[in-house]
Amino acid sequence: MFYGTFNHAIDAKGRTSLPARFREALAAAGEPKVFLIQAAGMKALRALPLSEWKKLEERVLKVSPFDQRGQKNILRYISSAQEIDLDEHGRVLVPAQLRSYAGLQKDVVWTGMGRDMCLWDKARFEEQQAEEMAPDDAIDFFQGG
Amino acid sequence: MFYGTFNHAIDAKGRTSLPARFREALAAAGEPKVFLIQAAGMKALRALPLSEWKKLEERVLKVSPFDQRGQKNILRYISSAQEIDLDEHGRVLVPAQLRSYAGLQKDVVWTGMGRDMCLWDKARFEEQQAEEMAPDDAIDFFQGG
DNA sequence: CTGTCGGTGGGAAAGAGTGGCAGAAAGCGG
DNA sequence: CCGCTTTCTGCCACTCTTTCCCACCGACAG
Repeated sequence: MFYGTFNHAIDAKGRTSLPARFREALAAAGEPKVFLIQAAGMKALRALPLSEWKKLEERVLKVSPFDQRGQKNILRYISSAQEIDLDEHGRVLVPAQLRSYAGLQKDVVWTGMGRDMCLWDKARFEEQQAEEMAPDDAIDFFQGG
Repeated sequence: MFYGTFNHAIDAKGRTSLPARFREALAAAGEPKVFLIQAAGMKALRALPLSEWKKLEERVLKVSPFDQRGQKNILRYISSAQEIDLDEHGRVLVPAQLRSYAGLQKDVVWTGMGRDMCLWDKARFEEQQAEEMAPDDAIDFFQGG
């Protein structure tokens, strides 16, 4: 599972190191690559390991060409997707389009999200962190299910 | 599967490069050609690989000549269709009619849509992207069966 | 203090994208 | 019926981006 938060930099070419912890987790699963997509509902990116991407693929291939809502989702999330191989130092190259979507400047933040990871611009991440959470939501999270 | 977004240009003759990634995907399936049709519900073009075109063909051949709605659909989507061979650099020649339908000027955008691809005028694509999505729609997409 | 590991940066080579040119085919006029 | 003009298609060459490779820096541990 992916967890933890890591501050990294992103260079002029759009490269940023995947945290070593995450790399280990990927390597353990024998999947030295990630799939970057726009994150739903927040201006950030999600990095999916191969296994999670496959699940998404299956779902996509079932969507009818005449399903308007499905097509809209595909347009947003699949059209933005990119398969990224890690370079020899474990860096991911974030394509320009995704960089601008997430507003990635120089300082970025990686967060482990359980089955996958998120990549934020540092400023945006801090805004997100500053937001208060309703206590009840947390109760549901920890006791529920 | 086709995914990702690519910014390209279209020249005065209506030629535009099919993104290399898409070409690979086509070549892998042994289908070095695409079928261009008008996209349903959006001012853009869809580029179908042979296998998807075949499915559409089957559906078309089943439509009764007396099925008004079916005939209308055929008129719109089938009569606008064109089979396009790629040139040696992997470019498609977009016929003038389809170019004007999708309003293709100079800058165009290719998007992978899972089983097929879309070709947009850049300005139109950006309008589309700017639209907010209802969070619920995305939930269905990611969790839905 | 030294060695190793994780993160960062820049430079060079390969490949993709674009525009232009030239040859072929088709259409028009003489 | 022949020749000229015009359009279209295939080919070539240039440029810019992307990708790969190598070197440095800093931190933590031994």
